[in-house]
Amino acid sequence: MAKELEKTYNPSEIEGRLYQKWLDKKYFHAEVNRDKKPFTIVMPPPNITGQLHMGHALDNTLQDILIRFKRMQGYEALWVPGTDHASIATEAKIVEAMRKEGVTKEDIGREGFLKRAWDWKAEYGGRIVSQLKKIGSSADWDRERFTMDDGCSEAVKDVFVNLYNKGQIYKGERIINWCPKCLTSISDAEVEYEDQAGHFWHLRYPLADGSGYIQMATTRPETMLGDTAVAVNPKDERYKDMVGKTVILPIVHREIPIIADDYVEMEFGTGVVKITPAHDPNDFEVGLRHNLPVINVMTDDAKITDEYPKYAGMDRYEARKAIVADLEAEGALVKIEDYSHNVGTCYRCHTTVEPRVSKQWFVKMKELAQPAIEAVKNGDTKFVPEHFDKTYYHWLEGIKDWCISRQLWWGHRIPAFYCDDCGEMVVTKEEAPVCPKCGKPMRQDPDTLDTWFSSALWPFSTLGWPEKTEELEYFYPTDVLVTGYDIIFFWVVRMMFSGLEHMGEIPFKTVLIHGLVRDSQGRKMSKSLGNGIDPLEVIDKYGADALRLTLVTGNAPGNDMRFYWERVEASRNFANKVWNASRFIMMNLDKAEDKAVDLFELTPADKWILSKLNTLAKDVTENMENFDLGVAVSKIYDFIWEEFCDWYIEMVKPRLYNDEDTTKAAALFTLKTVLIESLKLLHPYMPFITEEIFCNLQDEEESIMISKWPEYKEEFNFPEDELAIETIKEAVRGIRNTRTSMNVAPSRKAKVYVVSEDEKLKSIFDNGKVFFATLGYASDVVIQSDKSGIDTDAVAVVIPNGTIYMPFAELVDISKEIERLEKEEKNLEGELKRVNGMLNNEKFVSKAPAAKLQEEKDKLAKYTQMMEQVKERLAHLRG
RNA sequence: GGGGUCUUAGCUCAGCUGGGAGAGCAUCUGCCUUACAAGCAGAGGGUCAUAGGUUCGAGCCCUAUAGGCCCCACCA
Repeated sequence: MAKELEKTYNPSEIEGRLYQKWLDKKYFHAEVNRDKKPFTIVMPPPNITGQLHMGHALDNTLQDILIRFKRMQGYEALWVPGTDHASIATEAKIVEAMRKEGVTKEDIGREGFLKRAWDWKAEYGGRIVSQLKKIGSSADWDRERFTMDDGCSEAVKDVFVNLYNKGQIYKGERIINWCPKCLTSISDAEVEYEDQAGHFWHLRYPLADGSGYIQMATTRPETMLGDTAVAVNPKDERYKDMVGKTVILPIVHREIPIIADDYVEMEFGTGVVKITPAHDPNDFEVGLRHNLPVINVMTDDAKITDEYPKYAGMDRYEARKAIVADLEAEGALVKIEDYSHNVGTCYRCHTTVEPRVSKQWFVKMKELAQPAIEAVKNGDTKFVPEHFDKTYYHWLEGIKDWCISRQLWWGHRIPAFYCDDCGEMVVTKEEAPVCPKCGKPMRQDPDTLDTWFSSALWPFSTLGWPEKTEELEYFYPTDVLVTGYDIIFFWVVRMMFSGLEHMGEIPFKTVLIHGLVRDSQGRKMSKSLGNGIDPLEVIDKYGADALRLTLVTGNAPGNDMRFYWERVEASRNFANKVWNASRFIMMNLDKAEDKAVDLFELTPADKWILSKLNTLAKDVTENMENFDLGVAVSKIYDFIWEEFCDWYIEMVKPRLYNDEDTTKAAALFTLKTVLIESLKLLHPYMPFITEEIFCNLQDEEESIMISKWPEYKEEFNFPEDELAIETIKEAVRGIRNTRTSMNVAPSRKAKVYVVSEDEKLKSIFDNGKVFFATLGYASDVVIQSDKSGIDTDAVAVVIPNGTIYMPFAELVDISKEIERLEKEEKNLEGELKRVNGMLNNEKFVSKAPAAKLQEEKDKLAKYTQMMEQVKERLAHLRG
């Protein structure tokens, strides 16, 4: 028996209790179960430094919707959660906290630092997890993982050693992106380019033989300290004679050659480039081709080295000023121009990246990329929306080797060991190997790996790899990966090639891409702008269900969305609507005796709503399977609010209030059935409110989240009753509309005459008489075949195959009535013109599908008939 | 420079394989009708960016143009 609900829906009181119940009952937990098909999602692991933001809320809501949906459909649905150690971000935070205490990394050493880091993880790592729970995430927390836990660390070592042994990982001296603030190398993907206003300094270097000068421009004059050549294009006639000569580098007074290289564009500037191999990736390449010395002029933190005492200790920008001044003093500065150019910055701290030559570890990408491209091309993995595959290909096709070593302490330490004695290096999973050549203990590489190196393994490392676990065998490959388009490069591509390389299989079948949640003005939410909206605040004020609904409605995959409080309010209002409809139904169930109901006792209205629900279940399932989650939920929303609440519940009230009514039990059955089934459809989107109502509504099942997903059933398909009720709705709408336009107060009831010669229509209306009374303000309903006995001045509503008359006597304003009918006439004219246009078009008649043709013919008949009635009525009023 | 994407009602956005333009919010008019005023009933409001093309038929497919956004790229 149903219980009574509180008068208003109060999410905060309910959510915590239900979530705890779900946890206690282990509903989120999945196990290998050969009787069921698996459905797997691995959660993009949030950083342990993280605080829940709208991006997480959206990402996790989408995943939770999918996982709840599939769980109800009977899949063994596993959602693997976890967190990421986030090497740079976390290390930076800890260093910053230490700085406030006046402690440096060096002060406490590696061991001490790692201890602090683990403490930090213990303290804050759980914060984001508890926040994810607040939005209702039904992840299998028993399987929660961390990118640096034992299993994941084992996987990382395994992969590193494997790739190294295959020759896919190598160590080499290359020019890499260096962040002078984070004091580490970063990969190409971690560099963000931004347009910055700068200058073009035009310089001239004197030829060593005194025969003149060669002029060029640079955006970074301070790097001239490290110039080791000046380059021109070999085809450039202007400088043909100079190639092979030397120039004297100003300030430093070093003699450097003029070389010829295709890299130089003749058309750009003066067609001359100064070459600084140590501080520019292109120059580095040029330097390799011409065997130029590499002179590093900067320290780790981008200050000038002691090699140049005058500038030593100055940072890049101070040095720039000083050097420009000195160049000017030497007459080497020709002019300064304003210039805007693209500058690489660190994606974590946005410090301008300093290209730097150093020894680093790299993954060779060419061979690994190929299968990853293939897997998407042949459809094994699909992007939703599809067009993101182009972004994916583009990135992979132009991919360069991946710099994976980081000069950080927090992370997976590179499993390479060196012998200080003989210089031998081994790469091994062993903890403390001895030198194979001289037997001495070895020193481990001090560097750690890029964070993304471990997250690349996430879809299989979390399932137990490199162990051959049952889980791995059963749940891999995963089904869907849900993530934002902003991390396709960082993460999706790396999981793809890693999965293919180490598992021999794609990591996921579908990549569901979502966009960014922006503020109401369309700006990115950011700390610096202070325009971020805290999802927890939204949950506090409106409930998790309202937040979730807001995040998925009216939004298509891959598109950004704007966050408005008004939209959350609308979602909250819907929750309240569901709540109150349920409250109403429960009140009535309470008062009634429980009676078994046979299908044949159902009225047309009951069959109509059941039939609608049936179609809804089919459509929603289909949409959800295609990842059109927003489309699906708006259908549920419309069904519940409009069809069920505004029409069906209103239609059914007289039956509920009349204990003598023999169809009352059927009405209650229908109300309960439709409510339960639509709650189920809604559950993935709004888990809390649906669970609360479900549990109060019935005693048979203990939770909606493990109940069976509604399916389309042929025996609940009642096309004739659907048609009948739609016809009545149409008539009621006509009546209401007319009454409003006539300014008839709702309290003023009127007799309603339905005139039609159509027997079927008459019988429909005869059965639906009561609806005219409850929904159409009728005092009495008379159905007849002609107009006899009807006041000739009655207001007329033309419907297909009939006319409805309402005698309002003195209230009728003839001119207004004519106006209204003329509008109707104009409408019908338009429709007829369109239909006739199509049907008179021979090509349409011969080429259009038969069903479409028939549809239009039916419309023609309907509108023609209605038009006649309108014209007749107008003639009468005008006459 | 290359690629992607968007342009639909006052605002924010949906619109599935081409077949009579939708929602939420806002606006206007009535209603405290015993589930809900966080509500009910009704209304107004759109040459679907522009120009061509394909088609019996285009918001949807193709081409070009304009404007916005995003990503990638070594022009110093």
